[in-house]
Amino acid sequence: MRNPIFSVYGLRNARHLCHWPMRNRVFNSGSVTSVPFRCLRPRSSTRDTDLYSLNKKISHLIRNDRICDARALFDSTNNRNTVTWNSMISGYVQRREIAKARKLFDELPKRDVVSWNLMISGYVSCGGSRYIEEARDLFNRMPGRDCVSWNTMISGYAKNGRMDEALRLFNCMPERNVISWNAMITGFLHNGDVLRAIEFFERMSERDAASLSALVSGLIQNGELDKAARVLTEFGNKDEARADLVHAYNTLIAGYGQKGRVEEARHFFDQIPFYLDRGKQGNGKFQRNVVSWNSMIMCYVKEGDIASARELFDLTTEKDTFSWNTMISGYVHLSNMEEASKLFGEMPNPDTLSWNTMISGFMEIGSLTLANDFFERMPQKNLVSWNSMIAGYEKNEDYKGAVKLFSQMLREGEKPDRHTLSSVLSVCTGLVDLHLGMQIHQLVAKTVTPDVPINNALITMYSRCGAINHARTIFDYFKLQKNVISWNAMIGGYASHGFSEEALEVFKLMTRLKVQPTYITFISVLNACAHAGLVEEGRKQFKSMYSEYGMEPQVEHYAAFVDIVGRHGQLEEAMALINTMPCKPDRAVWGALLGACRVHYNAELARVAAEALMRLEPESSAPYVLLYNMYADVGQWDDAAEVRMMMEKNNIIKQPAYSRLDSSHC
DNA sequence: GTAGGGTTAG
Repeated sequence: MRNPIFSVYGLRNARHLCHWPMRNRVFNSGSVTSVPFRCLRPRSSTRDTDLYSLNKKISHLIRNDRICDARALFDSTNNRNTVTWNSMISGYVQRREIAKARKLFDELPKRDVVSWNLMISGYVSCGGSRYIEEARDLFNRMPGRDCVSWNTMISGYAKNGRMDEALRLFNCMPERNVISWNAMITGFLHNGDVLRAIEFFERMSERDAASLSALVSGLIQNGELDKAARVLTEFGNKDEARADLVHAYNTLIAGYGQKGRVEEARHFFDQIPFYLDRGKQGNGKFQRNVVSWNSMIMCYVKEGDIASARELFDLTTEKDTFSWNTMISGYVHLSNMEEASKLFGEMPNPDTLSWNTMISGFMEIGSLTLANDFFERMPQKNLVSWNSMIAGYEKNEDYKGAVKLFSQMLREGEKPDRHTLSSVLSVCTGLVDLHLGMQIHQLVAKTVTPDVPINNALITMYSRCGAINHARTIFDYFKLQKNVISWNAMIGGYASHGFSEEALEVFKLMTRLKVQPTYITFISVLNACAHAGLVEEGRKQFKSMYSEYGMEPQVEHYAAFVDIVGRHGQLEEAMALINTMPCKPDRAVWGALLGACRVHYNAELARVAAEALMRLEPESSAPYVLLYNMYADVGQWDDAAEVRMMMEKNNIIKQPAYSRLDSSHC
């Protein structure tokens, strides 16, 4: 079994086979009037042959995402049967165009059980309680229910967290099959009821590979890795679930991988027999497949253990596109673009994902040119390709390039999604372009339902562009869709625009609502205190960082605190703080002291601060200029002249527009 | 043409 596709098809075929006896049963009971099998095989009459090929064409078009063409074909003829209608309904259901599906269903002259089931599954897959009621309504009204109808309803209730209703249906359905049981197990696990899932699994008289797979993966989703491992070890050895057991193993390997428990993943990987005699009954499919290898390689890649990943990759003959992509992304995450490029070059058929991975890797190391080159050479771009490019330009601060790409994207008819839009909002923030930002906001409102990251990008954009009231409107509007970043953005926005009172007011609200602040919150809070000259408030907040939240103040907080006490004229205290702080003072710290010295005419400490700055940034003219002006202000012309001479001696050229040295970056 | 379970990027 070299190709994983085969195993998938094998499974699908097996499923279809399961339907035959079931369908026959329903059919024989006379509850269904149409003839569901009529078009499965061409008959002698041309009319039937035409119908058969029409239905085949329609489902082919739907499979290839060409629903409009399918509909045109559907509309072009009157020679349709129920299968034709059902295929069309199924196409709409798959694309979640439930209204269109329903319209066809209502117009359908002769509905069979599949038509009803399709509509029910359509409503179920839309999710939400409104749709589940609609599904239930159809279920109640339909003339003859089969096992599929019951199972669809059960899984619908399970997905919506209504296990009570699912259980009621399960208990009163006339005939249950293995899928009914599996749906219940999945449902319990989906709703965190591990015990009942296991109980149902144990009560089943007949289990298949999916039963065990569902239990194992559900347990893993509930964080019960070890229980999953035990279940697999215990039931995996029973014959009934022997075939395709490898799926459950693969799930477990991936589960351990996600938790960083690579050793255990490897343990189970090693337990899957490498090779088994295919002639032996029952064991034929129980061996590692390409997914097993890929899952294990993935574990190593996630851990950053690229050597072990590579070892397996080189060892296995079962490689597919997935394996190559996983290896490449491993190198990309370690910024080893040389090795990534080498593998990419050796890869037989790179797909869009491979190209995208390479692009994001080049972006990560700042190679805009190479990223661009790959982007232009790739045969098939998708939304992720565009998003990676735009996000890359934004992260590398080439905002103009990002905007150019974005408009090119729109011109080529690609529809932006939340990823695109939040990148572009960051671009607007970078450009401080309120006009563009508002246009993107319009687009956001039209195309996506707002979520936390999008709202945060909007708040940041508006506040950075000076429209702080817009930012506040959004902040207030989305009461529940907020996280600590939203709070930080709002507080920081106020603080950086000098609205200290508002910044502190929002901070107080935040603490009242028990939102845990981060160290970024305190940078803004302390800066707000500095701007407003609130010495005691600043002192209190600085102290509370450690005493109330257990946070060790970092260099940025010291800088802000030096600013606070320094502005107030307590220069000695500021100096003492610098001398005792646990981290190395940076330019912001010394800059705050120097600024304070200038305001309060303390030439002595100003010199200390300026010299420290000169050591930190030998090319910068700012400390020289500040010191010079300071000496000039107090009339120490000799010292001023000395500074000027030092500047000339050290080849310092005065740069214009270098006004601020404090730490108010938020 | 309909119901349940497995590994990848922005």
